[in-house]
Amino acid sequence: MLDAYAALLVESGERAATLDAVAKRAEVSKGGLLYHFASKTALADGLADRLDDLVAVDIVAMKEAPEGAVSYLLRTSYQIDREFELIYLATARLAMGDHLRAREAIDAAYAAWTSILLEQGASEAAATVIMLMADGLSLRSSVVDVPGGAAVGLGIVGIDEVISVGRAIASGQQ
Amino acid sequence: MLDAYAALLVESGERAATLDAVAKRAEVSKGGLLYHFASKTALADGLADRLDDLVAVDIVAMKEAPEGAVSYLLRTSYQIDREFELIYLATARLAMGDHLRAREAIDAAYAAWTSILLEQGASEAAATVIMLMADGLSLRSSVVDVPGGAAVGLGIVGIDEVISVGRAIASGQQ
DNA sequence: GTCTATAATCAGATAGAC
DNA sequence: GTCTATCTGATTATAGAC
Repeated sequence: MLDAYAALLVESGERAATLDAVAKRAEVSKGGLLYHFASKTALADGLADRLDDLVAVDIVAMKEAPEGAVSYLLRTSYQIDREFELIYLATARLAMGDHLRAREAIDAAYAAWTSILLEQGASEAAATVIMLMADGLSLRSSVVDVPGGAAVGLGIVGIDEVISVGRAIASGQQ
Repeated sequence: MLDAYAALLVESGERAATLDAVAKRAEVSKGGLLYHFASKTALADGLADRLDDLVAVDIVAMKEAPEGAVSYLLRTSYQIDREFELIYLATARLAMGDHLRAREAIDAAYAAWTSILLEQGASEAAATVIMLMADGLSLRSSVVDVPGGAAVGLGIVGIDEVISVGRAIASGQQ
C-alpha cells in the first residue's frame, strides 16, 4: 500500500494520490486501506517512517561502498528503479506540501549524507556541490521513466561522466 | 492572482492551492477569481504562459550577463525572492503533478539554459553538471525562506563558493 | 468586473456486514 | 482483515444580483 501511494505521488503528484486511487492501485478497497492506515495523515507518516528505515540501511551502504561515498550517492540518486529512490522521492513530494513529518525525514537523510561526504574528506564547499548534484539527479530521475514524463534525463551525457566530475570536485581538483 | 497561486504552490504544495485559498490570498472573491480564469486548469495554464514570457527575458539576461552564463544561472537559481524564481518553482510543482502544459514550459526553460551554457563553451558534461547544480539550488532556495520550511540552505557554504566551483567545472579545470 | 449564493462533484472517514 | 454503503465536509464551478 505504501508502494502504491509512493508511486502515485511520484508519477502524478499529491493531488492524484487520493485514498481511492491508492486503494485501487494497491488492489484493495478503501475500507481495507483505512484499516491499516487510519487516516491519510497516517499513510503519509508511514511513508516517512519507512524512509527513516531505508536511510539507516543506505547510510551504512554509502559508508562502506568500495567505489566511495561520492560515487555511491550520485549513482543511486539517479536510479528511480530502486525501492529506496521511490520512497525518497515520494516523501520529498510530501515535504513540498506542508507535511512536517515528511520534512523531518528528508532533512535527516540530507544531514546524514552530507556528514558522510565530509567524513570521507570532502571540503564543505565540495560536499555542498555534490549534494546539489544529487538533488538534481533525483529530480531528473523522477522525470525520465514516468508515464507521460518528459524524457529529459541527462541528454547525451551518461551518469558515469557526472560521477567522474563529482569525484574530481570531492578530491579538490576543481 | 497568479502570484498568489504561485506562492501557495511553492509554500504549501498543490493540495493547499485551492481556489478558495488563492482567492483569499489575492484578496478577491472566488467568483472574482473565476471571472479572470474560468477554471483551475486555466489558472495553471496562465502560470505556464507567464513562465514562458519570463524565460524569454531571462535567456537574454543570461546570455548578456557580464559575470557569465554559469554564474548568472547559479546565482539566480538560488534567489527565491525574484519574481522569476517564484513562477518557475510553482510551475515545476505543477509539472510534478500531471499538468502537461507546465511540463512543456519547464522543459523549454531547461533546454534554453542548457544551450546557452554550451554556446558559452561548456562541454556537454560540464553543462549537465551545472544544470544539476542549478536544479539543486532551486530546490534548496524554495525550502529556505518558506514559513515552517526546514532552514537547510547551503549550510556554512555561501552561494559564491558554489558559483566558484561551477565556473571551474565549466572552464574544464575539473 | 466583482460579489454572494448555490449546485455538483470529489475526497476523507465511519459503520457495520461478512 | 476486508468489504460495501454511507456520511460529512471540502473543492470546483455556475447563476444571477449589483
